Amino acid sequence: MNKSQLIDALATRFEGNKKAAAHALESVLDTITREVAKGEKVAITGFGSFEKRVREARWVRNPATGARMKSKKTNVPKFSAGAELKAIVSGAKKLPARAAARPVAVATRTAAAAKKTATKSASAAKKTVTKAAPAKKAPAKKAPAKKAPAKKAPAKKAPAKKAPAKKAPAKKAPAKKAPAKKAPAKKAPAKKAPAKKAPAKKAPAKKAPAKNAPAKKA
Amino acid sequence: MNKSQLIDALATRFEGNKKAAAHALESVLDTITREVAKGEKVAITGFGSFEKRVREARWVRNPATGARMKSKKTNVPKFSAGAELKAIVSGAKKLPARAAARPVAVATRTAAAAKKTATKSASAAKKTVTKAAPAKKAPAKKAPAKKAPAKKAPAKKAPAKKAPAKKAPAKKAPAKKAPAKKAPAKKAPAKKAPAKKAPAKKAPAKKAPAKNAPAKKA
DNA sequence: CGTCGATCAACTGACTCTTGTTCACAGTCT
DNA sequence: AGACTGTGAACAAGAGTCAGTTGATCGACG
Repeated sequence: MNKSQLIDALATRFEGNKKAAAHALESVLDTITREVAKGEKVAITGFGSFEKRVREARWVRNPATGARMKSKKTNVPKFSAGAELKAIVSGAKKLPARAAARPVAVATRTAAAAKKTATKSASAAKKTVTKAAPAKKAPAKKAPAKKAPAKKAPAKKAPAKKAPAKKAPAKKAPAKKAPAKKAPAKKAPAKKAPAKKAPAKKAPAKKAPAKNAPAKKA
Repeated sequence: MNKSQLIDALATRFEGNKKAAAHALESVLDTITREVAKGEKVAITGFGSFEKRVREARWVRNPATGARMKSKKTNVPKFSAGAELKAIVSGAKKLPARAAARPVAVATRTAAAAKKTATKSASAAKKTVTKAAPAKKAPAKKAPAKKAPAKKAPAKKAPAKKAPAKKAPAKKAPAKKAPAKKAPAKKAPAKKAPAKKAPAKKAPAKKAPAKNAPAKKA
């Protein structure tokens, strides 16, 4: 399915208006693109999250000649699917027939439509979201939501639980989002922060040697 | 950025109508989700493509206990970023100031909403406008400067002819259902052969314990 | 119709994937 | 608008999977 077909499919949710569908699609994509480009992770519950990932410089190989060359650090977009999307794609969960087919007030340009979608009309279709029965998802062993708080009491995992004082990545001061009430430094969007917790058993500085001399390990 | 914030950002493209923004977002995501769930690849030029990938059964390890267990075949969603998105995220390319500020026309339904919209849009516009850049980003073609990590192998260039170019694509028969309406037969975007390539050079013994015949069940 | 984006090849290293636990966020109710 | 509750998400760790890269070509997109 290419972009045109996607817009065509979307149009059914915009009263068949392809312009509105195209606009919606591009708005969403463009917004996500901009946010990701800014380095902001875009997390969409139930779908997944887009984020910018920093790829360190590394040695790559020209598949044609086999020559090794160093590619410098770059940023790449990364998408990780959310739990619900995975469940749906894997077939464990099914989507409702039509989540909210009726646009609330997205009447393209017809004032009449807006009039039609009076305040009360929304109450009908709007509320029903994916509140379906307790889907038994879990393709196999994956227990859905069994809390079972009782059993967790005795002897938890010995290893030191994650200390609240996380690593302090010197990345960048995360500019406060819209809601500034958040705790600072919580984010730490960096990938594997260096130094971590310094496990005594092994200290594989995996990042360090990677960039240096993959050709000659010794 | 969470979903709410994304909707808020989107609202600026829908005249501040958050409902319309939410609807647009959910429509797009839901449509993509459904298409992917059906197994149809959703390719959006310039952004990326979503597709369902079949993951073969394999032996996995429980990180806590270390026990080996067999995970059965499953489908997972996969997203691959497009060229433009990569370029933007990497900083090689800049987005135009505002793609299309004016939506087709989303009918706001009440004056109250309009008033709110106005207020919000003012603040929003303030920050967005500041980003106004000359844009006009000349199509830097496909080589936006950064793509030159190495200067063409000073002396490495292989002899007369490089690799033996293309070989006959003697892959497997395209036993694919190809639900696409207009999917060209030639394409045959079938996945990698499950059995992988079994070149004689590789010792079969090495592969044996790998995944297909993982020794014995614990 | 013109231009550009996506695909494919082989090899390798970076990254994903598993279960279980905890936390904070998201969604919904009041 | 505020608060509660459900739950998505991150972490751990080892092993295996797969994505990345250059260049040419086909087909998509405008």
